[in-house]
Amino acid sequence: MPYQDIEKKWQSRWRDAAIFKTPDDPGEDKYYLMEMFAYPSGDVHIGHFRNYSIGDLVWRYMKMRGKNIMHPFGWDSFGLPAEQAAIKHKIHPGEWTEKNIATGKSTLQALGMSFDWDREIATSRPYYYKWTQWVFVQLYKMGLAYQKEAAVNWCPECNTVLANEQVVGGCCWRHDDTPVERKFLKQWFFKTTAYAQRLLDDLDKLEHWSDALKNIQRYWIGRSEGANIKFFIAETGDELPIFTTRPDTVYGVTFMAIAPEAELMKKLVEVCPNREAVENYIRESSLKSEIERVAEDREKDGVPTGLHVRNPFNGEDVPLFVADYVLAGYGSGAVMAVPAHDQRDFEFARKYNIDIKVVINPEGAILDADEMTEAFTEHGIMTNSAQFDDMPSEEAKSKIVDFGEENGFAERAIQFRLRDWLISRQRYWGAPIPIIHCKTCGEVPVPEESLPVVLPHVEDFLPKGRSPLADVHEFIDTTCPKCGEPARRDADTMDTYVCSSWYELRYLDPHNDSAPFDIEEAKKWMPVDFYIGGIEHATSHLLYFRFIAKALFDLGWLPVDEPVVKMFNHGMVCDEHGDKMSKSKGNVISPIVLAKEHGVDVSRTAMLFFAPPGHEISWNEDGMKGAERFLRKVDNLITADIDRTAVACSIDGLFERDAELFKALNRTIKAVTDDIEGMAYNTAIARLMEFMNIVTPEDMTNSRIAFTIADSLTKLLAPFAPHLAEELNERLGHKDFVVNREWPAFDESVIAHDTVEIGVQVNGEVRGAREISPDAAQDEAVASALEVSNIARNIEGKRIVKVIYVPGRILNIIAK
RNA sequence: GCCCACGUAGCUCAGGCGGUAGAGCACCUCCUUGGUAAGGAUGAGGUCACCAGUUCAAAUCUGGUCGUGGGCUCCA
Repeated sequence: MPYQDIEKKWQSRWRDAAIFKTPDDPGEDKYYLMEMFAYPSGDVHIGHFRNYSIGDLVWRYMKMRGKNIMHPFGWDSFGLPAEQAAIKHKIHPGEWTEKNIATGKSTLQALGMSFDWDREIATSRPYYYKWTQWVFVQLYKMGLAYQKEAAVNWCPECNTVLANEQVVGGCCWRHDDTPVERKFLKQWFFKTTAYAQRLLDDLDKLEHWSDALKNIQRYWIGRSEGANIKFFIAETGDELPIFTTRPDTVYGVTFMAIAPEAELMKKLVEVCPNREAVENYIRESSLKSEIERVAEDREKDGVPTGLHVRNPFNGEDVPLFVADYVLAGYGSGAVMAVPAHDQRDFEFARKYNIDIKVVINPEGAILDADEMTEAFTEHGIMTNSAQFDDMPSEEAKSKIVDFGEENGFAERAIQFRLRDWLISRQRYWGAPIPIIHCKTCGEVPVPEESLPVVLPHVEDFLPKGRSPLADVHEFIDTTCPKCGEPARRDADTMDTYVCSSWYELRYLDPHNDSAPFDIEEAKKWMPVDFYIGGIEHATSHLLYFRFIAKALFDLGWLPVDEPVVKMFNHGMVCDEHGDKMSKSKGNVISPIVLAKEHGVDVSRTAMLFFAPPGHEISWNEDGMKGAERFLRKVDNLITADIDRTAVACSIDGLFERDAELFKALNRTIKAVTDDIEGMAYNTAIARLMEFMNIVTPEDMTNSRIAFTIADSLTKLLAPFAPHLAEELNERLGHKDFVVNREWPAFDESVIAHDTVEIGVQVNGEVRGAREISPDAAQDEAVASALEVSNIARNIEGKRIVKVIYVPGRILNIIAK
């Protein structure tokens, strides 16, 4: 039967039998399997095909292992591309999105993917985003959603702000040649920093996440231990707190630096003697992009404010500079500068002829500030530091903080690199932020019973630098839920990462009208046992996902505080030259075309065979041939007339060829099972290919275990080529689906080989090999080895002084 | 620049707590065959990136060098 017909036949039978349906009561054997859902742009692409093929393989294997599985699917259907495409094609984003969802879904179904479509969700549908808004409101009530005016990332191309996680190398994640600008705006944030410590600590619980991924998150969260020290503006007495990880260098402070956008700067600019120069500097640096400011070759610059800062430790006054190498968003936005012991401060000091004061000497040496060519940043021995002199600097670090704490101007502190998550977007196609701004009551969350705040249908959603919703009066104008007076809705929509930060929970209970999900369902299914998706979301989605789960856990809505037990990151799919596939390069391969030309089973077997699932693959058409030949071989081997009584479940009574086949089969089952468990799908397929090189069509008519072989092989094939496996299973006379049958077992005791070929070395050089029993005695092994002429020749005329014999592995004869 | 992976046959990858270098694909040769861009059987192909060390024995362990990929990019 042509493969297209086989595919259609089984896909429709699977559908009729509802085999992908999630069981109601999964019990102990529950298995929540999830792949990252898709953004519906056009059709699913080859990367999706890889992602979902891995998931489908896992579903089929786990099903045969007796698991009760939930395997849902959905669409991350809010977001910018819908607007852009809509503008281009003159069609509403909603319409465009739904059309793509329909296309994508039909493709996934044609690919035979084992999704439970009854649980399908789309984040842009009101009954999904109603609950996204509900999540927002809960976070608001917990104090985890707040508004602040801050210097934020702005993409001039998208015409919207971006979260820190959406800035890649100083550019917009969507426009990698558009430097992000800085704007001062009042925006909504989620307080991810409140969970920084837990997000970090709990990484240790995630045994089944790769170290690579966890390291990326650790680095992104970026915990630093140090101290907050209260400096003072000498002229005004205002506090200037700073954070430092090097309190041991505090006696070496020779100037202070503050970021142009720092909160404190707003006030200081009013009082500083060099006001004009400072204002100019602030203006100039605000025009610079992040890229320009961070450029490696750029010299650090700044201007003196004319103000001075008093060091509480020694009472010294040092000049305060405004300098844009200082980050506004980290700590207080100001730093103490110790040129002798910090490279950045050193460069700045040299440029502006600021004093360099050594307070730590390397052990056994004395530094001379005038001679230094770079900062000394290691640990050493304290000097010029009052009562801390001569102490090892590591010790002084804590002593100095103690001293500061006793005197009330320092305290131990932890800082994180992680920033709060900026979630407002000045775009149309997203979930409206459920907040109403009232003149008298301030910001008021939309009452839960009034959700969803429905995104109005508008014709003009072109981005203009502020939310398109701001001009939609029917939407914006409302009344305050508290006082009933006229009020205005928040015009911004939420970052789409908010939508995807909790979707695993909506899958639990996607049709629930009165709650985001039933907590009982969460108890049954959470956490997700296996989550599969690309690593590119390491510091965005996967961090937000963990954050929201923790927040909902704290709120009592979730029984677990980590959403995912095992995370797997698959590799990219590139073209045959190793280039990333993209529409602009015209090198994309469509899975639906592959399915038409080669069949689903061949395409996915080939893809799984190309490389381990974690590696990048280079697509090559030639590789298809191998998979095609392999599947055809299996198809030809397993015929309907195999004797159904040719069965054996043990090696007893089997001889010669039958025994050989039985052993080979058991080895294959073990190898394929181990490989699937270890996610080495490529080698699992290679094992099956090897087995196909052993077994012959003659065996199928002659062997006393022909049926056992055919039956086991069919089952082993099921996760890789599900349609063909069903067909073969039926051919063998089974009524039930192959995926409903049990994964084959193997007999460990027959797997060992009777004799092994061991290498024979003379003086460490391999000179030959002997086939002997793995438990042969040493004398026996040596005698056998001497029968090999090449070995005998090498020993001739010499005396055997030593024999190293490891049974079953090696024989090494040392002769002199 | 810092951190993390990785470097094995033409290709994609196994192996690796030291003990004869493996698979599949591709390739060579032969056989079969009027549905053939098919089937079968054989075979060739590697100084395991490089250098040094430990050892009876190193692809495997240790140190260094080079190369590839990824993360971070002034986080004080």
